[in-house]
Amino acid sequence: MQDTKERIIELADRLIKTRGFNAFSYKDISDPLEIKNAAIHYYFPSKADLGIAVIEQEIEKLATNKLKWATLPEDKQLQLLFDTFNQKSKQGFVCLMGSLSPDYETLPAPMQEKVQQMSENVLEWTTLCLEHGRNRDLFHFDGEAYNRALLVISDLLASLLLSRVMGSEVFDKMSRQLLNDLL
Amino acid sequence: MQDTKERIIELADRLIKTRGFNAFSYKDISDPLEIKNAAIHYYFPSKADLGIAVIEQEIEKLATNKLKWATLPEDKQLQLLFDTFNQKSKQGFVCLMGSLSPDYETLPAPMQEKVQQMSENVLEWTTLCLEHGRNRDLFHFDGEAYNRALLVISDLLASLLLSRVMGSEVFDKMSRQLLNDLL
DNA sequence: AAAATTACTTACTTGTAGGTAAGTAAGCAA
DNA sequence: TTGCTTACTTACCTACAAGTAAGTAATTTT
Repeated sequence: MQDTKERIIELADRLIKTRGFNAFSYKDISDPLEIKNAAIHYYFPSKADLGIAVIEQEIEKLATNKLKWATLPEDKQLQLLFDTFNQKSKQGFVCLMGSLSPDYETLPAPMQEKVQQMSENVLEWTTLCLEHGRNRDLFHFDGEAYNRALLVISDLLASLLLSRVMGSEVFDKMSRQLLNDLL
Repeated sequence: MQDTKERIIELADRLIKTRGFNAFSYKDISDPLEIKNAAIHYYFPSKADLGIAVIEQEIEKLATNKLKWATLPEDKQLQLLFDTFNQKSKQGFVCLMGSLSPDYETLPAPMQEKVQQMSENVLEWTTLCLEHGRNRDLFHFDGEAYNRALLVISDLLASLLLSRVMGSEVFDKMSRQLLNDLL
């Protein structure tokens, strides 16, 4: 029956990525799962606790992929990162950073820390991927790998935001151009 | 006394750019302006009406800049666009698109339309600027100007989001690298 | 068999959100 | 000077948000 807890996190994750942290309520979770709102408070005393659980899950997924992809050539690794964003795009989701960073000032401090941690992890991974890939001549770009990582992650994040507003073809155009630039 | 209306729009604009549309309330406006919440409803019957007024103001500012900058060389124009984002960065604001697009699904339909209109305007302007600038050999990039515009606007938008979370040096690093790539 | 723990529900509370109906003081218009 | 408009305020309402205290049925531990 630990199942309920995971379902709550999973739904909260979707709600954050579709509607935003401040725009969903416990009712949006308790109704579809056919539980009472107090059941959510049983597992997550405050909404911040639920938010933190969602971010931690994302950080874990990232760590898992990092390990799973570690032996692949860097261009393949980057392609797999793009694939995860493509999936989000098709589901109409934005990424967690894209959803939580605009609301950053309204988030409780412990959530802010987790968001920071998440952003550092993503940036670190992407920087190393680009740097090693360039060393092996798989990527071609000017400037420091960290700065390039900032731009790449920004483009991926914003492609999901713009796709929402301007249509899904935006994601395809952007990711194609981005890969063209790097390869 | 039409002053009050403009002050309401101005404050709403700030609140959207610092806390997000769903995270501010009429009290956040009525308290500092020392008016009652009903005074806001007098000018803007619903919160959506206020949101629309804010977006329309932004669209007008864009049109004004477009005219004001029309005679300058395209690299100067782009630099001025970057400057407006730099100002936002220093004030701790994100741009309107960066704030409203994550909440897009939760916005009332008339606001969604205005957000679309705004995004189209920005993209059109940036596309033409890049295209003409490349024709005059002021910019150097591969691919269609529209696709490049998507990437540039994405980077600017996301630079403000990431700066919030990771610190203001992120904006400088990104904008410097971005300009380096184009010039 | 008794005691404790788990996984919830029932039934609230408090706060605040957006929104409205009715009133009013000041200015302008006929 | 009477009436209309403007720019609000007063005083509400309803809905719903997050959160909590107390209870309970089922399982697990001792």
